[in-house]
Amino acid sequence: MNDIYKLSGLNERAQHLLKVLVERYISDGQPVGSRALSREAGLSLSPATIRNVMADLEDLGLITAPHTSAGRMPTVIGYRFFIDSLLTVKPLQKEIIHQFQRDFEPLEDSGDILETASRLLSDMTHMAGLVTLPRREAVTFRMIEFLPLSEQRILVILVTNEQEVQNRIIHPSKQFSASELTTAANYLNAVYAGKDLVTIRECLLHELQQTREQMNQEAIKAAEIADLAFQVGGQRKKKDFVLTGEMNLLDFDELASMERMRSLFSAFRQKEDIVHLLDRCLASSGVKIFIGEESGYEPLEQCSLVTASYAIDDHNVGVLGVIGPTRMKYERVIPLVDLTAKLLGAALNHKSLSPS
Amino acid sequence: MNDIYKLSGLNERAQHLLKVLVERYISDGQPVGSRALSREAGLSLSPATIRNVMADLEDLGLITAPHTSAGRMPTVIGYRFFIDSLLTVKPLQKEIIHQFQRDFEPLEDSGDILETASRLLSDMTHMAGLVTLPRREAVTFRMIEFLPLSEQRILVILVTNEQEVQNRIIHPSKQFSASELTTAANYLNAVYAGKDLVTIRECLLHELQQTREQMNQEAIKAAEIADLAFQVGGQRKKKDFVLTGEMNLLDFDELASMERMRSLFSAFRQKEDIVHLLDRCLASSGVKIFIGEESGYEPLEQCSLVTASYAIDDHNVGVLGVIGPTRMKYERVIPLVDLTAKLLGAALNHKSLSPS
DNA sequence: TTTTGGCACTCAAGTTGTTAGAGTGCTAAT
DNA sequence: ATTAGCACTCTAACAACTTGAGTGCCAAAA
Repeated sequence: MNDIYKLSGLNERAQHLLKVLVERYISDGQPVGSRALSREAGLSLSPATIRNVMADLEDLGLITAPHTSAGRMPTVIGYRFFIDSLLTVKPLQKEIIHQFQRDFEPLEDSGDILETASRLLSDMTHMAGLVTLPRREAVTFRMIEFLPLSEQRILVILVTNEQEVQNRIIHPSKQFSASELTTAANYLNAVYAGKDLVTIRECLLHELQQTREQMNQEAIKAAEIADLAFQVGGQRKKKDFVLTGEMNLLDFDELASMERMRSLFSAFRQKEDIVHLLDRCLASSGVKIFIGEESGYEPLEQCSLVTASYAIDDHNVGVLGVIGPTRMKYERVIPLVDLTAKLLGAALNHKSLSPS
Repeated sequence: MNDIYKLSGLNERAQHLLKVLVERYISDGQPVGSRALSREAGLSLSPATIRNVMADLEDLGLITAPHTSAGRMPTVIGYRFFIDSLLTVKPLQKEIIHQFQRDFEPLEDSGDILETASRLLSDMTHMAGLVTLPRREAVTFRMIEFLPLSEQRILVILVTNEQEVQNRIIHPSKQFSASELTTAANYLNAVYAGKDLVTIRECLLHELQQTREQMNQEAIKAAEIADLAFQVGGQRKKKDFVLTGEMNLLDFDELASMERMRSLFSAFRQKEDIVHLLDRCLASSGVKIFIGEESGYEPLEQCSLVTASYAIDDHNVGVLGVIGPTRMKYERVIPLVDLTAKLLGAALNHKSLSPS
């Protein structure tokens, strides 16, 4: 049935016809009949012949007819074969690449960068764009500073990746003098600069136990406040990815039932499953595509997801992609996602390496 | 036609019937017929009598029939009269009030507070909640700090209202030494603490011109960097209000045409008109309601907007509210909006007064 | 004078029947 | 192997009809 070897065994003509059929279906959303296909395919074959081929393709599970007297449309397996073996991706115009680069250039804050990436995706594809936040293990500690606001309240400023700034107000149970704070900050900056946040938290926990045994008052205080301070990173758990252009999805007839939309949007709000799905793409580089039910996630049944991971320092740290109807222009979307991933990685890298 | 004196001249029975009709229409969305009304009104009048009254109400422009053989539904004027004169607002249960208070209590960051207010509104009403950011003139400067990141890049930390922290990385054209930065910060903290951002920017501009004439190098440098730094406040122009629960609007049949939704959501993204509309509510306190076309804003035609302004230090600084279908449970929404506005003000006030 | 029952009328929405068109599968001829 | 031809199927669009809810108006009752 979905045996790929059998599929590739299709003769060239059948493959060509499948390709034309899928392209045609993608571009106007109507099931494609034998006559239309015979006209479109440029093979000077009569509709009757086409019908025979189509019957074969249907037997193989590549296409299907919604009812007896309608044309055929691709199944998920058909899309899969189309994308894997038949698709000819259009290289992007240089202009567009430059435009993208220009869009990233002026940005400082990495939040803005992610947002921009997502918006580029959604604007260019007229679908929904999404970008996961970089993995926390990939967030490098640069410096920390404590600013006493009042007796009990201390503002923590945490600089990561040379550019990203996080704030948090903490309420330590003990009192800290200004000099204690400075000492603690200097210590942390000296020891931990360049390490990632997860590692640092682990070290801190160790240290906290050690010093407690040695009863060094000052060191304990430093470690304690640091422990509180580094929970800052935890704040971001609220937001797992940046999503833009959800509304674009309203424009697609095949998704435009209120019921579908509702389940889709509530999925966006739940986030967990989506995040999980995206995480599965983190490991490998290159563009990955989930067609309809392939995602194994019910609200996405009528959708496809085109993703690519982005890297900082040659390590994949996040995933971005586009969600749209199964019937999307893959040959255009794929290079766009690919480009955006590369430029996003570059933008994040660049900012963190060169002091601009 | 919409002469309020004529309207109040309606006899009590007619008013009662109008009230019941509106309530009934709000609760099930179907035009209300004479028979249903006669049963519901508890006045032991026959449908025929009701019909006479309804004809009068229709003449006055309070209700209308979508077609000859349907029941009647309220017009905008009918809603208006209902809300202004007939509505009996349910006082909120104490539990709910306490729940709301508890939701605000643990919050530190004013961004979180606004977000929470908006989410409370949308969750409780199952409609869209929105909260404008406080006016910039109302943002009080507390302290500023400069943190050199590299030769050319300085991190500005701006604390306002005792709790809100804003960051920005600036690239001054001239070089600043660490001590120059400290001096500048100390100066600014001493002179401007407690003033609002708008005033401060004006002062800075003046000062910049003055000192330039007097050629005091040090003062010029301080003013220059401060000028750059205080543009931080400008960052927020990106985001004019916090909007939550937009998706809830998909659940209402009367709004659920794709066309409507699209225009509504694009209005949310444009923001300007919505902001303008909300600003009109800033001046006065108390709950304000715009019914359908009353807002004078086309995408909101089928919607009502219930707003209230919130205050810091007895000054109205922002507006919050709820957007939903015209046919909403006003008697429930109004007290909710009112309460949220008060608690939001209190939460912001509280945080900025007591050091918790 | 107000209320009511009665009646003819209107309209939307659902049901049924019909038709036209697009597309198919199969078979026999090329 | 390909194709023309033909019978068949199914949807979508339309019209005709029916049903039911609701109206307005009038004349009788209160």
